[in-house]
Amino acid sequence: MSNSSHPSASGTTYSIDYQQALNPAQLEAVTYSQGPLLVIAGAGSGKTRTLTYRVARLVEDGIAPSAILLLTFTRKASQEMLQRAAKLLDRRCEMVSGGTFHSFANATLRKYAGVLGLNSGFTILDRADAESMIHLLRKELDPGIRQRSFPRKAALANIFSKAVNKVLPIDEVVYDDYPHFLPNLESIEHLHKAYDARKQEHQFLDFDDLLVNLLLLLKNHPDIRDRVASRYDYIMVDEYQDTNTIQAEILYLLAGTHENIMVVGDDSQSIYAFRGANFRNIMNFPKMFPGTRIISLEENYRSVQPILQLTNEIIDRAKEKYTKTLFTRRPGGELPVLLAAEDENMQSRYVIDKIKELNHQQIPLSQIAVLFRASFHSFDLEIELNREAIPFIKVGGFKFVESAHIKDVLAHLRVMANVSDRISWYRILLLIDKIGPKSAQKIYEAVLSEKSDYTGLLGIQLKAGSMQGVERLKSLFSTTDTHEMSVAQLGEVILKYYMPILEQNYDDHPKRARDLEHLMAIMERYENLEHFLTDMALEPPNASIEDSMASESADDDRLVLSTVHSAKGLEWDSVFVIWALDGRFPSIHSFFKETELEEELRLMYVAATRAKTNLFFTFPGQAYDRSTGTVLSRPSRFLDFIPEHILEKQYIEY
DNA sequence: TCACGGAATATTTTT
DNA sequence: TATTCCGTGA
Repeated sequence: MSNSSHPSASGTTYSIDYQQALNPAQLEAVTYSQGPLLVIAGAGSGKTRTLTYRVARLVEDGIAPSAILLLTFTRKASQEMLQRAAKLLDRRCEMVSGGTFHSFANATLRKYAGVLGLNSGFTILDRADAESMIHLLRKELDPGIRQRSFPRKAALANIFSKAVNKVLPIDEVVYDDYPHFLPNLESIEHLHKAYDARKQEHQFLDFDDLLVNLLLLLKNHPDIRDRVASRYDYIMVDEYQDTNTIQAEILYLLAGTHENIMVVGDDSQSIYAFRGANFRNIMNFPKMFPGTRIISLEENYRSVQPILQLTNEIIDRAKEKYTKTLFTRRPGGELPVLLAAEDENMQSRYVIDKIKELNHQQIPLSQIAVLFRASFHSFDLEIELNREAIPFIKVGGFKFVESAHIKDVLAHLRVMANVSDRISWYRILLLIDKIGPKSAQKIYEAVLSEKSDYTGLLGIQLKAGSMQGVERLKSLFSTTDTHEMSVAQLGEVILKYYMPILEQNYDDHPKRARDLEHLMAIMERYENLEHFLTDMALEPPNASIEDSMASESADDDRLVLSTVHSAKGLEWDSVFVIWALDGRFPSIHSFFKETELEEELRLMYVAATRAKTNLFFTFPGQAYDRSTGTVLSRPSRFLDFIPEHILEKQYIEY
């Protein structure tokens, strides 16, 4: 293809044969370059393909790559798209400005921080940092008085974040989504204020602050908005159905002048409303940009006819009607199956038997996935898989950088980058034997009182028994110099210091040590400590060393276990959806809220549309729900009463 | 003040 | 599964 050229209707010659590679709807989306464009891309309809070709096309048209902005929700998504575009065309496509909303916000804010009264060296708090800060504040504000059933720090962080993302006051979020915490409302609000204040004081921005501050910047400073906006002549946004109100406003301000903005999404796959995403954004887009051209991609290239028939049936049950009906040309295929197992363990065993069977039919394990609503739903299955020695990888669980040992090492670096980083100080101090919260606080105060240096630490004196570990830390800090040493050198010294602690704290330290090796390899790539730390917060590698090795070596063929959320955008030959039990999926928490139930339905739709040729739903016939004290025994309402010629029903007994 | 062990608990979570 | 919470005893 690379040597031929392809004239277009307008007479321009292209090196890619777009007409050959794309269907008419895709082609139109790719070539429609002036003015606002909304692409409704159904499951498996070639959304990524369309975006990729469009990038290549714009570059071929002579648009400077840096003037094209491609915003996605993960760094991986944008990298993949740009790489694919580069393969189609040439390396210019890799120069396209691509990234996540958050990385874009970060870069812009670093440049214009001063305007908002921010220090451009601000530190980014990831979720875990935010949680520990909340935890500390809670202890400070409310020592001793233990309130029964006070929300855990993770719940608190959720509440705070949701308030920002939905642009709602705290009390409303608690009232709507956490009514059981209403007795604690006052303390929660108090804590929230303290959280905001402390972030400001320390020049910390959490993920949400990045977006909020970017919006403030663009909104309140038209001169800066014009400068930022004029850098990008073309804007493209992926997964638009999962943007929140703040993100939509940011886009409006960025694209307001030229309106060359294309957003791609699928309203029937919007599954992040619980986090503040507003799926109505996609319907509002034409109102925000009058004259929007709307293109629907309705041909599904993924699933066989019987699967598509079922998924259409599922989404048809939505109260809110969606904009398209998918069709496929993939003939043949088996009916999807709904299967009742006696109990959870029977369910696991059935799934395993079936997986073995598929595997014998030459379907590699990596082409089979087990999906579930909540990550703990797979516990029993995991045990059985281990017993049967079937290799699997679980996605959607914990992230590499979120694991304790990685955070430990990073905390040392963060203290070196910013002496007043209280969270990191506490973290590294608490690792030391005989040092608890009280001593940590004492040391932190000593450090602070000296400003700008670790002399506070070096001079600290505690009870004899507590000093031993502190001496080791002192010697670590007296041998490190962030100006003289490279990131990797710092990492090496810290690792040497940290290894004994790792071995003492974790039984599985060899595995964790390998993760740390991986971290070292990443550090090698950085010149600048602050860049490294920012990237770790914003664009962390998300697999542990074991996982990334696995995906690279072809002979390691593993079954995939995943939450439905993490499975979005992926596909497998055969898919199992376990716990398709009313009360689990949909979750019992959503029963009395129309909008949440709708989201659960879309989630089921996302799960089912992942399958290419085989699709199985299973549920245990009986399960006890502790939180409500009820017994769950019906299949998911989303699958109930579907005619046998669309969904086959089976009962198994062993 | 700290360490430790056992019990309780968990919806989903691209940043 | 793995993390967090909480009470206990040194």
